[in-house]
Amino acid sequence: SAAHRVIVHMDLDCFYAQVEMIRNPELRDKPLGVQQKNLVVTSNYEARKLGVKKLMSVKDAKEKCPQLVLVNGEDLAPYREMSCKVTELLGEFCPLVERLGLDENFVDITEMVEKRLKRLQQSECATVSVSGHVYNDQAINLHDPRHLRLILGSQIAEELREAVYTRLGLTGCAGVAANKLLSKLVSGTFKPNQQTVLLPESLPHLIRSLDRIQKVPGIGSKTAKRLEALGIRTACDLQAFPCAALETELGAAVAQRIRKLGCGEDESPVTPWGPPQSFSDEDSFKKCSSEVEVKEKIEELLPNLLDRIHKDGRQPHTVRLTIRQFSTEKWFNRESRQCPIPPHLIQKFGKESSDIVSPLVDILLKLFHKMIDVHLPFHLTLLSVCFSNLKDLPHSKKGSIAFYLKQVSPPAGSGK
DNA sequence: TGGGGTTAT
DNA sequence: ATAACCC
Repeated sequence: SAAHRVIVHMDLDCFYAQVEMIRNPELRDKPLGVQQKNLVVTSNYEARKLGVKKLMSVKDAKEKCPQLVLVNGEDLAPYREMSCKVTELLGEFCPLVERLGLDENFVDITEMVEKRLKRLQQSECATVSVSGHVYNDQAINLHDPRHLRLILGSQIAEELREAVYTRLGLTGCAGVAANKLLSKLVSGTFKPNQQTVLLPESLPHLIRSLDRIQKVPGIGSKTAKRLEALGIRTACDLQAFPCAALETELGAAVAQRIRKLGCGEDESPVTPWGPPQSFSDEDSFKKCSSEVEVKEKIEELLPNLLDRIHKDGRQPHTVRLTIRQFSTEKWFNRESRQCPIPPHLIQKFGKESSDIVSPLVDILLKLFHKMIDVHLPFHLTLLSVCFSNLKDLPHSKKGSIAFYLKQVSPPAGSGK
């Protein structure tokens, strides 16, 4: 049944801004930006109309739009909460839901489509019509089973969006297609709060629209630069480029994967991750240059993190400290050191004991000293603490996979 | 240039 | 531990 998958990509509109408008409805009719440090990371459509772009500096945004209302969005808790509600809601329709960031979800609705298809074939006079847009205004042929499945998929996508709106008050876009890549590529065609289905005949048109190779999800800035050095700028360039040459340049694994991506092929399954594999908290700042300050920053980060881990119910077995040192050219240089958490400390994660904080601070400062010689001058611009390697405590129901998943997906290869 | 996440090597 | 990717 992998022959005709139907995948929905759902992408909430300006997610942080929507959440803030729900938290404070008076912001509804105003141009709104969500601020983190010196950046407007998201804005509502009111503000976008007035020229506020994604990741614009606060200074530029205020210049463009003096009436802009800003709310601080450095604490992700409200967004994380709402995001989980969205994923849970989608999970009520269908077990195969995969999160991508806080505001996107893939849903494999193949089984739902197959059910409706059978129901349809048993009914006498049924009329079927598409929900939302058809990419490239492609003509529909309901006698083509691929078309029919995707059209049923568009109806399901509409129901998912409707449920997210009526139950949570959030609007978003959806893309419906035969795999994750294509559903994601097509979902943003009409924005905001609209949906688009891609029929197979329009695949070449979609590929041709990828005028920069970096628009292909899975091809990031690094590979894009290397590809550009080979004269590859568009998805069509990539398709036309000899396989062998690509492999010698990027290695076989990467070359073959991105070559398929460039053709719109993507076999990767929709994978529900379940509970997070790590919890981290970070803070950026202009300058931190003494050990005392580092200790203070770490002590600021820990309580929030410990609270989140406590609510999760599992116990972390690894802790990591990440720093970013100031440098004029590269602002992307992060270093990290990690170590196992001593067993006697692991036990204390379940309780609300505060005597876990200072031993953890000690461990984190030791990790810090592995990277920085405090006798020499240093200049940090970011500190991050991450707990990972999370394990269920022996007899907990909470924290188990079952707590997060209503159903478990069948083992690979069990179908067929 | 935020504050997070993931997998691959 | 880092480097790549995603939002």
